Amino acid sequence: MTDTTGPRAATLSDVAARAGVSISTASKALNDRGDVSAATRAKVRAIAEELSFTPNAMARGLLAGRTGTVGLLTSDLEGRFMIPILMGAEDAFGAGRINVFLCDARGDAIREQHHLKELLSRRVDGIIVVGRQTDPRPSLGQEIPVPVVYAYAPSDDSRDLSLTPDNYAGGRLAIEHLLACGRRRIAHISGDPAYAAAQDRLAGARAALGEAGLELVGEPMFSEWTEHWGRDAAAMLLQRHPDIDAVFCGSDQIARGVLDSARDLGRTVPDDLAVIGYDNWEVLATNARPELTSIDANLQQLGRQAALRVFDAIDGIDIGEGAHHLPVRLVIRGSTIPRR
Amino acid sequence: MTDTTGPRAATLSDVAARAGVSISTASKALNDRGDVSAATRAKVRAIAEELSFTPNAMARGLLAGRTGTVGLLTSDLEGRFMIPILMGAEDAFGAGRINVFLCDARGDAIREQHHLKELLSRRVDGIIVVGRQTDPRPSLGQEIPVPVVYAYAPSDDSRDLSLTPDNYAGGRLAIEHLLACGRRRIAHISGDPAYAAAQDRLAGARAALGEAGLELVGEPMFSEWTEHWGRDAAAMLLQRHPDIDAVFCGSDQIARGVLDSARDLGRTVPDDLAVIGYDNWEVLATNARPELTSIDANLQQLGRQAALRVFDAIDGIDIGEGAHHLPVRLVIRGSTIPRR
DNA sequence: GAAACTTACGAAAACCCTTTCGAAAAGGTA
DNA sequence: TACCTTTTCGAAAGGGTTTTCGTAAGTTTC
Repeated sequence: MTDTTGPRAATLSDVAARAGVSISTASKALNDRGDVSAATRAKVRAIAEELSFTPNAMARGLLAGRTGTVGLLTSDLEGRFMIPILMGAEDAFGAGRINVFLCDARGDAIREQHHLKELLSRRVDGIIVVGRQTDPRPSLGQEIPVPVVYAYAPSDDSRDLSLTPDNYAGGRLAIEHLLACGRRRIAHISGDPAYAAAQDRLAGARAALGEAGLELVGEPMFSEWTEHWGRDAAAMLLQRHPDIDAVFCGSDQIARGVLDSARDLGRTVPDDLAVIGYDNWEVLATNARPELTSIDANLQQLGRQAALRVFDAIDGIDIGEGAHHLPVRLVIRGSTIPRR
Repeated sequence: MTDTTGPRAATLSDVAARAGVSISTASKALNDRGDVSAATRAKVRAIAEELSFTPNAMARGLLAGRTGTVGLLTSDLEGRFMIPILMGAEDAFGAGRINVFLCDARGDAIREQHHLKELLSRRVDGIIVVGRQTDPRPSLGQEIPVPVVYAYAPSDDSRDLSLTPDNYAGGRLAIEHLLACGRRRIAHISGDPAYAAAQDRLAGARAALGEAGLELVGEPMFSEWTEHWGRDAAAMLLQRHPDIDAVFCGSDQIARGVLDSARDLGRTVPDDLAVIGYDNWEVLATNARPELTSIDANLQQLGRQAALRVFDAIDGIDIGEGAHHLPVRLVIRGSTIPRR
């Protein structure tokens, strides 16, 4: 590792002294500001380079009143949905020379409060709160002196701005695709019914079926978001309703289980039975046999959007309020349409 | 969202003025320092609370010479291995009131350099560099004015301190477990042979076999780290060497594919054929049929360790140098040992 | 040769907090 | 009353940068 006792980073006065000019002249030379002769400018630049001078962002921020930092307050890094959102946000910020403070509250309200306080003490210019489910979460309150945007999990206070994927539209989209594939006897296997995501997707699905004058075959089956449950549920379902021609699954994991059971029971996918998943978890979807059609929530895009809203808010632009449902996307693979 | 035009965060002078004392007295009252009467202290405290005053960490850092921040420079957030490391580090730092700057270089050297510069300009007290493979990566150099620790991907400069999982030991561990299970005819299916991880695991496996006077059955099979390849490779392998009694797989994805093919070809796992994976990717391992025995690299622990080293270095403790190989762990599930 | 500009640079304030040191006030003792 | 000690508080410096404004020198115009 690097020498800890090494010389501390060069400061502007170091550069100025070395160049034989005043601090203010050095500052102006480096920032293309004010009246500085070309010769002086070049000299200061050269010396700054030589000392590998980097302006102290803290000192700068102290003056400017903004720090060029944003807090990313996640409730749980483990979650699969965090990462794309985080990537999208980091990406959008990175382009604008803003740095991100990452805080993981681990689903604990106390820790969240503590992290919030730290972020405020660091004078972040804005905060993105990322939740792990699409169920509403407690608002951080209206008393926060910087703009806040909620991503994935919306705030329970309608005065906050929240961006969340449109699960209802996702449910519709899945069913409309199955209908377009000529399927009519469609069942639904999903995860934990306590999740808003499960209910919203189901509602969207029912709406689309209703418009076609159809209904789900059997009652929707709820339990866990796991492959195991997908297998068990599919086995039951295919025994109880052997005549179904499609299954809309609440997650890709469940869909993988369904594919497995279908195979075991001698059903051919997609000819005999179409299967559609949800989340478009690439590693699961593309490695399935056949590859899995799925609904993609565009999470990276969601992260980007959240970052852009914070940007705007920092610039004083009004970014509105309420929960915004962002569009989702159908990704078609072999589990609903036979390969040519 | 919150009112952007809202009052800016309260400053210490606001508190002092409101309490009718000088700035210095207010500071001392809030920090339990110097001589301040109990009454004054209480009053200042109350007003600070009322204005929800939070000291400006920048101003404080400017003075103290350290910022209480650490940079986490990842090469690729997408990677599955990043997240646990990141969690471990974030966790260790969070406990010590240090905040983390997250930077994703997206595998691009230019962007990495740019982020590095930003981190230095923010005067981070230390940096953790997280790579996406266990292959050595270019050092950031010795000229950096703060301590640097490399996690997962070691630096190619032995003067740097690197923490990386011990893939060699992992390979040994896997084989020793299979041998302990009474297996003797063991084959190996792995991913991209250009990865150091693939080679190290193989070397460890061969060493363990050699000590038992055995050899791998057939040549090790290399291609991709995917389920598809696992399926294809297993099909070939079982045709060519029907007498094998165990497969050591280079990843859990490959192992899932192997399980799939074994099932298709009528082999019973684990009685007829034992399968062991690598990475202990929970969602894959616990949803397999049967559940998958695997090697866990303790990545979260690795992240913690990296953070602790940076801590020590900040405190001026010498943290050494060179690449340290951290122990891995065997997680036994149903794919190598029949359920009771 | 003086007045009116232009150009190039430096001094100093401002940002917010912590810390040191000195001063004032209060209380006690001879 | 004079002197000393203890307690409580405030003034000021320092940290690194940007920005405003003033000043000195150099250049042009009548």
